[in-house]
Amino acid sequence: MPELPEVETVRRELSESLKPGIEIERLEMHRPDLRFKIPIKLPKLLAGARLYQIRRRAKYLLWEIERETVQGTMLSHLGMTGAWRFTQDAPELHDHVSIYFRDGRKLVYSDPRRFGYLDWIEGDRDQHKLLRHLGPEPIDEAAFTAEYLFTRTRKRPGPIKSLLMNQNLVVGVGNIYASEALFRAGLRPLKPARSLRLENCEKLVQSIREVLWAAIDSGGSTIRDYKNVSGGSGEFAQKLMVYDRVGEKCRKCKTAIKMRTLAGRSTYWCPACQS
DNA sequence: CTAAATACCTGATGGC
DNA sequence: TGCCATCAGGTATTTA
Repeated sequence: MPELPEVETVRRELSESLKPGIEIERLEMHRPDLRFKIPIKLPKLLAGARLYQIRRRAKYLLWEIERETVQGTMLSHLGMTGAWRFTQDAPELHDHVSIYFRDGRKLVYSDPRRFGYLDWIEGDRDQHKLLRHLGPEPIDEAAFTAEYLFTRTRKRPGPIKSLLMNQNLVVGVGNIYASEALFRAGLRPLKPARSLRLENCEKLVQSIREVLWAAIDSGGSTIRDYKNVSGGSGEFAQKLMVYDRVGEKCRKCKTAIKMRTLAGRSTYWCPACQS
């Protein structure tokens, strides 16, 4: 479900509701695993602990926790259908984890497909197994540059679209925003990555940033499942130029949008606007 | 090393 | 109405 804009929206909403230093009463697991086993010690670590900040790295949320002298990070990922929401109701079918705060609120993680993750990190977060190999944040203007993209694409004969979704190259871009960024850049998804010229990289880097920022401004895209913390939808779906629009008219030139499967993922483009 | 396929899981949808 | 196949925004792991 969620790519960078959706995860960032969730992070902002959670940060808004959970002020730094808020005290956690307890965490309850309603099953032992999501995609992976949830650390058995997590409830013990969080009981009576304080939450100081929620950061984002790629599509992961990093919850900074302190309890007496113990400092650590709870890592969470929404997978395809994960969602955090505040509720007072008893756990529903796909509610897997509940966090009770001292102030009486309860935050629940629900995830029908259970592709999400929950883990505990002590020490250097960047060395965590799931974070170690991640590329730069697309929003980082110093790290994610045209030159960087140009260098990293030189030996890549494969389609640029698949490479954009590879989190080792750049993080946060998933199936929706890969197609959308390529539309903005005027590049076909199937174009071999190594055939990109420096000016293409320039444009693409800029397009990725623009589309991600615009999507964050709209609270992300809801196509099917994505819901923000208040249960609302992201409004960017209405502004998508190609994603999920096969056969419909290009919003720029009226040509019918094309679709094909690339590395198992639906890929959309305008045959007239993109080359 | 790359790139594609597979696997993980449930639910919605469409064809018959 | 039921049954089956297909698809869904992610990514670790396996296979080629």
